[in-house]
Amino acid sequence: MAEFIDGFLRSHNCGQLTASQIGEQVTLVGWVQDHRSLGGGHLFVVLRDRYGVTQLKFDGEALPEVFATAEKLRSEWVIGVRGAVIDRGSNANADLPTGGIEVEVHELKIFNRSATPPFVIRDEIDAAENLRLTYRYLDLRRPVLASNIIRRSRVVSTVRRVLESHDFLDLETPMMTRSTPEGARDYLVPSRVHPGQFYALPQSPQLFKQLYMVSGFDRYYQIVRCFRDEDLRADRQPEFTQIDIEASFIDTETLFKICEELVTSVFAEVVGKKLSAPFPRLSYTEAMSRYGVDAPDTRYELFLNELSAAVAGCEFKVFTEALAAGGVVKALVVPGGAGFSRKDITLLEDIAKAYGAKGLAWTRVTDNGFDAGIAKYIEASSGAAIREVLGCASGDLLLFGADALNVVNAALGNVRKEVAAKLGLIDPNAVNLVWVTEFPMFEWNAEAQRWHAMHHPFTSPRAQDMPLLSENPGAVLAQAYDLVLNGVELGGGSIRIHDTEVQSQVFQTLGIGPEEAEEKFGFLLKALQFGAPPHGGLAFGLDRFVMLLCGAPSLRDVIAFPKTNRATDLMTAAPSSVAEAQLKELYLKTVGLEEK
RNA sequence: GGGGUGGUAGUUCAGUUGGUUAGAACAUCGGCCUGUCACGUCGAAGGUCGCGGGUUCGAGUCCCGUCCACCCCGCCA
Repeated sequence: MAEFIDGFLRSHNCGQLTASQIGEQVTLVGWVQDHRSLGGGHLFVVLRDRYGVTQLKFDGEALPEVFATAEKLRSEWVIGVRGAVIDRGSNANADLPTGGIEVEVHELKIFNRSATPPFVIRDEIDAAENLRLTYRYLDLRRPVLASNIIRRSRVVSTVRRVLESHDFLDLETPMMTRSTPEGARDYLVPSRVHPGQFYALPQSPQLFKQLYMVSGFDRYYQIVRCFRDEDLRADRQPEFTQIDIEASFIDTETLFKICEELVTSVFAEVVGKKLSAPFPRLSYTEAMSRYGVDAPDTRYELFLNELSAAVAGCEFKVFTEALAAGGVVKALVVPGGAGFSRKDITLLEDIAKAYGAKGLAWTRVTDNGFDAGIAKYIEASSGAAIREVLGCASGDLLLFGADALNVVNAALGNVRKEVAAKLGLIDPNAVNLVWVTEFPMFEWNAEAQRWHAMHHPFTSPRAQDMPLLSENPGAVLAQAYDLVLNGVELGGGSIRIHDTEVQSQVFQTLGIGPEEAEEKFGFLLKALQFGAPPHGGLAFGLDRFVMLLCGAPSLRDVIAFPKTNRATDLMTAAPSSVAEAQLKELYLKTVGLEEK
């Protein structure tokens, strides 16, 4: 029979008692972590709650009845105990915060028993992910995971405090809203009242927060769930949480300052780490050219080098053909990398290929020129020029990319990360934040043969680039920015368009004609006509932020109830089929299932 | 949509060249044990080798398909 708490309220938690409570009578409640019986006289139980663990001692001679009950205890039973805090003296356990004391129990209450858990609940054990997800509530008992969730709560709390100190209001936005073109695939919600019509769950509250600005709530924030129906990754969940921020009458500099305070406060208060602000800045162009990616990891000095001019006259066909096709040749110098084995290089080549490169040309630098790899093709014709540009030294390994610019950047940019890891260039304690600015406004989508908004369609072009909007969209730079932490995009935002005319022009460039714009975004265009203030903002990915603060390898480690790679919840078995009647009510019918 | 890793006892894993009754540790159950702290110790029980097909005298092992979990590319304004 399970017992209710009935006045058996705790006086302390399991992480709290120290030598200063010795002699006090206390009441503790929690889960049985461990029970160690030493026979007739002695029995130790480790009691766990979210605050820590405390050792309980049962004495068989003094209290045989309590002892007999205690002997029946099993892992994960929920119990309450009353007893005296006693000094462990020479038996103290230095590994535990509460290891100096133990509670000598004279009253034991069993609130509930537990089935044998499917895996041992302990930090060190690593059960299969699917088991952990099926029994998520048990996995969350593990202190390592529980502390991530607790840390997440602290982050949220700090964020609220900082933003509210700057007059930001916590304002809500609808979860059931309108599907809009552009961006990710929407999660749809069928309408019962309007047969055949659908709401969409928000990919972000973008338009609503802008409309709040039009309303005059000049500083908004929200810690808000967002939904995107795209394939998952270790750092991507279909529902995730944004720290969403928007402000009116504000410039980028002011916004950056607030964000820097937010980020440094979180690091200081949650993990006790002091960061210096302002954070360095890097233009998108510079990031792409030196790091190959738009979210550069600036913890190590390893850069991509432009070699197109230096190898223009070389005899290596891969290079000359790439250049002839309008591509580029870039190189990565791996200091002391001459010791890399062929196997190491093949591994790097596999990374390059994963990002679309056809291969990864390489050679070693020696005192007598290049050796091995493509040495014989390049030494005579352009060896000297390459060495001059790269400033490489004997013992280095050179890795080359020759292809279209975006392919070379992606390939070498990601090879760079692996090289840094392999050379041990990454300081695990470093926290390098960098603002990436001056993103292009548009990206050409070759497949769809049209321009795409790189950030989103509500981002404002730079004032000086407005004239280019119609004649040369590719050259327009946006007032957009990302905040990057150790190579991970932590957040991003922009100054928005607050002018109907400009907004219409941007839609036009994106191939959204006046009629479609009116149909899909009419409410926004209309709102912009009624005195929309200049405004801008950004959003941080809360989950990723917490993941980085916890040093966790996956978002699943900082989300209490996450989804699997295939977007299912193993605990509740969602998604699921629904009753035919439910579908009928919504005027829905499944089709094409047999093809699946 | 594509590439990769894994799936064997409740759990974590081992399982040789295809060959007798599929093993270990932990967990579980029972006994012993008065200072353990991942207690120790003795014993017991515990298997749809993910699932389906195929090859073979014989399949955990080889082949084909499929499901699940994870990592990556595409996708994710």
